[in-house]
Amino acid sequence: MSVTIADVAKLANVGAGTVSRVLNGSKSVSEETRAQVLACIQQLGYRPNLVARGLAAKRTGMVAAIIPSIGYTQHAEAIQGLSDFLHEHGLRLMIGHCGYSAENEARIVSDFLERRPDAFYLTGTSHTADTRRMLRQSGIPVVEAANLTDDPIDCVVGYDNFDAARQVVHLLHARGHRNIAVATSLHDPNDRTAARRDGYLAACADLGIDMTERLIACTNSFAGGAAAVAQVARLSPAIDLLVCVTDVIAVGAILECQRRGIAVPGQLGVCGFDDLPIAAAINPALTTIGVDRVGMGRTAGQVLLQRLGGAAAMSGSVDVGFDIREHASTRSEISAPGEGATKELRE
Amino acid sequence: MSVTIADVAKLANVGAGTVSRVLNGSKSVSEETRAQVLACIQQLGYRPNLVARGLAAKRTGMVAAIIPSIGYTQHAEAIQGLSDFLHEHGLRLMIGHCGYSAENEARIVSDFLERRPDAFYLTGTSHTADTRRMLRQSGIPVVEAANLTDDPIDCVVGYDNFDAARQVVHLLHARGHRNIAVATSLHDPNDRTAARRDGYLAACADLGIDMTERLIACTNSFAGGAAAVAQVARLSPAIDLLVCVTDVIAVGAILECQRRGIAVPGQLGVCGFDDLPIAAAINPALTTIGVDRVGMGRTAGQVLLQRLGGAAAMSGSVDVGFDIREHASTRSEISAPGEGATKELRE
DNA sequence: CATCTAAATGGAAGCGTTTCCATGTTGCAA
DNA sequence: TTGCAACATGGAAACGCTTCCATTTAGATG
Repeated sequence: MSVTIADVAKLANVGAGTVSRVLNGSKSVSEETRAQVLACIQQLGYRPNLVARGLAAKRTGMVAAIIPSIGYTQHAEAIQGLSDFLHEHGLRLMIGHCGYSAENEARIVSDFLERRPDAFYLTGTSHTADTRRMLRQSGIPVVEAANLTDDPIDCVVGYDNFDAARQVVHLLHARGHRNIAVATSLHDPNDRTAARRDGYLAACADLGIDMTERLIACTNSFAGGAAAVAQVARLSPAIDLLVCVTDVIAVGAILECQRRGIAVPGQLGVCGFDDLPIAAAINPALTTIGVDRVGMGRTAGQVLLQRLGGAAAMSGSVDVGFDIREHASTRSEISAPGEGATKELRE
Repeated sequence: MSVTIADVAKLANVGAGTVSRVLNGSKSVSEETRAQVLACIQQLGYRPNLVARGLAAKRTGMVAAIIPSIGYTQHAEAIQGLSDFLHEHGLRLMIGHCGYSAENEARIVSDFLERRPDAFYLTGTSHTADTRRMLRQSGIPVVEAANLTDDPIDCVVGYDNFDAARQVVHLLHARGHRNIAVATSLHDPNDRTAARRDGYLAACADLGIDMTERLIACTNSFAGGAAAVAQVARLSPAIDLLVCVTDVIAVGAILECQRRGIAVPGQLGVCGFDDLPIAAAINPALTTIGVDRVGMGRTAGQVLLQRLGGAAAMSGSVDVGFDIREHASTRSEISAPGEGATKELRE
């Protein structure tokens, strides 16, 4: 059917092994032979069959990745970084999405392992015991991303969701916000949003703020943010800061405030988490916590590549950090002007 | 190393072929033997090696997909639908992103073909000659999605961007909008946005509207939409409708109108394309054109599966249609209330 | 000049499946 | 009872590559 190594070998009058050596850049091939073989490859239009190579070499050059949802910007961006990096190093990506279910994740892991990937990328740090067992047993490098943990399956590349959330509440408290409510994701909860929620609550506890009735559960959607505002509006004494576990919720909240005529941040400050593009575009610009997600994906790729190179001893944990970005949606003593997209547009 | 078919065969006292037959659900295996083999598989924890199967069977069970950008909701949603459907049928996805470059796409196609996927998913209908040649030559099913064409590589599943754009302008003209400007994507142009732009312009030509100076190029971003409004504001006579090739541009435009105190739709109507989640959440809700992207992805999967099943004669073109969704961001005689996310939130 | 070493290469043995072919077996009709 | 399907099964030959081992050759060394 298609052209094989044997065809090339025959045409070039060399052994199949030699062609393989040329293909893989082995050192012990004479310059003359190499040129000859390369010419024949060109002439026949030979393309290696990576499936066969995978069988023979026990390396497929594939990395398996599982994210909660392909459509959600956040994880997709990390995958974009990961994919870019891997491509540059001749590795390809096999992607699955588990819809925020650890059981689905376990199923996909099991599936993917049958395809013998060289490495694995997982989102978050909470997985079923089965998942952990299968991956550990497979012996391939694994990186968990977007959070941190003391007990990774293998490596972890992420940032401290809990700490970021805690810090931002302390900061906004210093800015004068006193009556705080927390909007947390009801639907599709996960270790990241849970850590954020806990961080918010921990800070409030630090500050001696009573959070009774102030932990508001909503779906992770614009509508969820709007619903959270509806609940907040009923509380007394009046809430002056709504901290949200995601930007999506926060943006939904701001838009609802526009509809209800609630001044932001005058009456209610709003703050999010993720720094999605919309955060900088909305009025007022949203105070949020940003992470270089694309960079995180690349770093995850780097970690895997090092592990594949035999660096078993490398540090299994990389903290990529986060960045609190204060904008007009919360009070500020030093009156920070809008930045990014909104900057030049203001008059 | 790991458990192979031979191990199972030995334990079960059968031939390797028989184990394979059990694995693949072949008819000619006695119930007794099947149970026996299954028990041994269980006992040994045997997991098939799909790489070896791929070599032997000349079917890898992988589908290759290329999208412009993984992070962009639109394409990611189609991939989600495709991925779901394929998973249900035992197929897995291999994803690459080409950054809106046909040359990159060609490179990725070439790469991916070495991995012998069973089928290919491409975004859009404009590709390099090389891409077309390689795919045709490979002989595997190919589906192009998100647009339509008379000359597909193999199959196409999409909707008529041109026609949708044309229709919406006619509709909004009927609603009373007369001075129309078009905001089109400057950065990352592609066959879909180009078709939309051409559809808008065609409708304007139909209606005898002079578009001189009214075709505004901007980046496909919120900031781009804002910049478009800045340009529109300078035009005279005053523009009363800005039609945008994407929702992202349209939302950026609406937010800029908020900042400038331009009433939407009173002074300027805005309409988008894609029906992203933010379209229903923003104030006023955005008139836009929606497509069931997840469904489109699923349909693409279905088409590929049929082709794999040998249905070479099936219709190579599926139009999944589109849906003009009128909301408050454009004038309406019949005063349509906001729908979707904003509905219950209004007071 | 004889020996040794390193580089270059051909060839064969896998890698773990599927699939084809040949060889039993069994049951049933004649 | 005989013969013949139809079914069940074992075994071997691919699938296209990598890699190891043995061999050859040439250059270097004593």
